[in-house]
Amino acid sequence: VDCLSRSFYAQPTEEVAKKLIGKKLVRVLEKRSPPNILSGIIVETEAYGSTNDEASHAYNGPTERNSIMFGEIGRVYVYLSYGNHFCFNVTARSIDRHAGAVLIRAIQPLEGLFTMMRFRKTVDPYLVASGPGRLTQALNINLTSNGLDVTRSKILLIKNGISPPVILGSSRVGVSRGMNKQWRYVFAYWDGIKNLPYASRYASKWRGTFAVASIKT
DNA sequence: CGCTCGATATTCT
DNA sequence: GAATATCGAGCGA
Repeated sequence: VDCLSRSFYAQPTEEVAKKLIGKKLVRVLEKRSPPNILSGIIVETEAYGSTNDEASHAYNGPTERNSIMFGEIGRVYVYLSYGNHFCFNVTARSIDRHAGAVLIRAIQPLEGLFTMMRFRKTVDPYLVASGPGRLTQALNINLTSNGLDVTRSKILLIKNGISPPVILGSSRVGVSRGMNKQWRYVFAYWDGIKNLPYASRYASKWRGTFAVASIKT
């Protein structure tokens, strides 16, 4: 339908991560009829590269877990983090790279908030999908979603959304290597009183040193 | 609010 | 054996 096209994901991974801020992530649960639709605006992402990025799963080449990062772009890569939580990525890279993926870290819930609250066992909307493990729990995403095509899938897809007023960049959360890269991006607004940007409350609570990566003109 | 800590699978040393 | 793209409970201020 109106999914982002394959070519959208054929750019440098960090560029795709930045451009995914403000896009709409849609999850369709087919168990019931009519199917239950969950969706939200992507408010936080991180880029993970290949041999150029020591923090990436793909840095040391393919393994059973990360092989999807080396396959077609626009595909879902889910892995189990810390043995407890699933993390949802979309493969993306420029033509000169052999691997790469964007970690979707948080969404602002749009449709199906009550269903997400039930999956998450919380009634606080700011705790529904504000972190990679929380997001997959809210959207019922696990290893069975691996390999889905977000440009064509009927159950997990990415569409155009809204244009963020400000995008903030920072170093990535929970990594100790690759701290030189500012490959985390967060949906933000401009505070005209303080004359400063502020991050969306629907992003994860982790706050480091931010830089303004983009401002709407 | 902020900090520490346990759970727990895959990969790396 | 150690590290890891995390989260929530428990505790102290």
